[in-house]
Amino acid sequence: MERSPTLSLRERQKEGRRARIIAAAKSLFVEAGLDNITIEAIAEIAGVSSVTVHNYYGTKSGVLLALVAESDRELLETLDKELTNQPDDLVDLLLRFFTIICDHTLTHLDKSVWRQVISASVDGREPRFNKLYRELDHKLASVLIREIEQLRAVGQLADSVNSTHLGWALFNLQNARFVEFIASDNKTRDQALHDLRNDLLALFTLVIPTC
Amino acid sequence: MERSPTLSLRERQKEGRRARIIAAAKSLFVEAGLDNITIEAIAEIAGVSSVTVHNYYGTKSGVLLALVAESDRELLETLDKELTNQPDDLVDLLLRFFTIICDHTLTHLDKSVWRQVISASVDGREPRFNKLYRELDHKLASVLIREIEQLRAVGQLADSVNSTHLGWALFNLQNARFVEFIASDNKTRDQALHDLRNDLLALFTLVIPTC
DNA sequence: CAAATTTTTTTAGTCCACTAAAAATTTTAC
DNA sequence: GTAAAATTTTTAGTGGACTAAAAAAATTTG
Repeated sequence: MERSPTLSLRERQKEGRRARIIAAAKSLFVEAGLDNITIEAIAEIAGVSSVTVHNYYGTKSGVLLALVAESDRELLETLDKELTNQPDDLVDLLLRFFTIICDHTLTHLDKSVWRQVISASVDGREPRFNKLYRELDHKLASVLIREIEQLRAVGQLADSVNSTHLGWALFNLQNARFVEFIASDNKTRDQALHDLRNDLLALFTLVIPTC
Repeated sequence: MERSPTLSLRERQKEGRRARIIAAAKSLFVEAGLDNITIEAIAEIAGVSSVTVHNYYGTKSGVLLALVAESDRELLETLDKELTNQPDDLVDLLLRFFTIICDHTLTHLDKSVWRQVISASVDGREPRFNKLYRELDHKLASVLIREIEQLRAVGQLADSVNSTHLGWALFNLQNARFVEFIASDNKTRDQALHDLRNDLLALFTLVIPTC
């Protein structure tokens, strides 16, 4: 799967340390909130010094970033697998899209950690975070746009619609509900799904005056 | 305006300290990012000890929270004043709503500080922040819903639309673009406005298959 | 005005992220 | 197998948020 056939001993060891660090971080992040965990603790479990963690990932957020990058890759794979089958209608498409994303996130880390991720993606202290998130959003929106174009090809949508703009609009709508889902411990996925459905129905039953 | 006619000397002094602290914080936040500023510096300008700042506002985010609360009050006033006049169409309504919000935020604090605000509203370290933001969102959405109901009353919208759901959907859509606007230093208000218009047009030119 | 009460400040300290540089260790290259 | 290079660890330190408690100052109350 990896492209490099021969890694020097040094490189392999580095890879191992990297892996141990993010594995340690993941296990700790899951059982306690981000700021109840010290770099020291991560380093100890990973069997390296805390300075090494800093050298590898820069900041504590940097460690989290690596975790998220991994999760993102998987999410895109999952979306590709589970979304391309049936070309049903637009509402169903978006609801399935939303469901996959919600379910995926919670299998990796819990809400409290994702809150920190979303928070870090916007606060700008760690520019890489912002970048990663913009890229992920772009990829996710692209998936949606692609599916919308398929719906149009099948005749489910008028040719007059702008798939790109519609895709971004729907992505943003869905993302708002996702953030709301993550931001509140009480909100279940099904509640969020319900809210999103209401959003879509309200928009789609809009009758244009000139019609 | 305030309900208490007679404040004891102690209460007045507290009020004064409070005011001095947030004034000091505001001036500092504007000229440097949130984490380049120390509580110590705020305290010094305000003429109190750093411990007093902690006692009053708990955390540095707490100070920021107080600033934002003030700004929120004004925003709601401005919206009430500038929105209730002409009942034009839905797109114009939302674009004006968006414009007012964007312009308002930048008159108070700059983007880098608002990033921290949005970030703090979701990260959950300071539950008050989350609460304040939910409340603000609720009030803003209510304004939108009220205006949508007016449009319906004038006949601009079909009676079949659910104003509440539509209001929330449009609020979320608009808010996504607002966050994007804040998150990027390069993005101008007009660009964001343009993107939002595209979102709306894409959604509204959707032709429902059964029509 | 004196005693009681409230509030702020001073003092002292903890914790942890993050950094720089010296020392130790390990891998590589010949 | 030894010298050179790379990398980690140890050590030591800074900065700043936040806290607890004692000391000082101010306000209120009779």
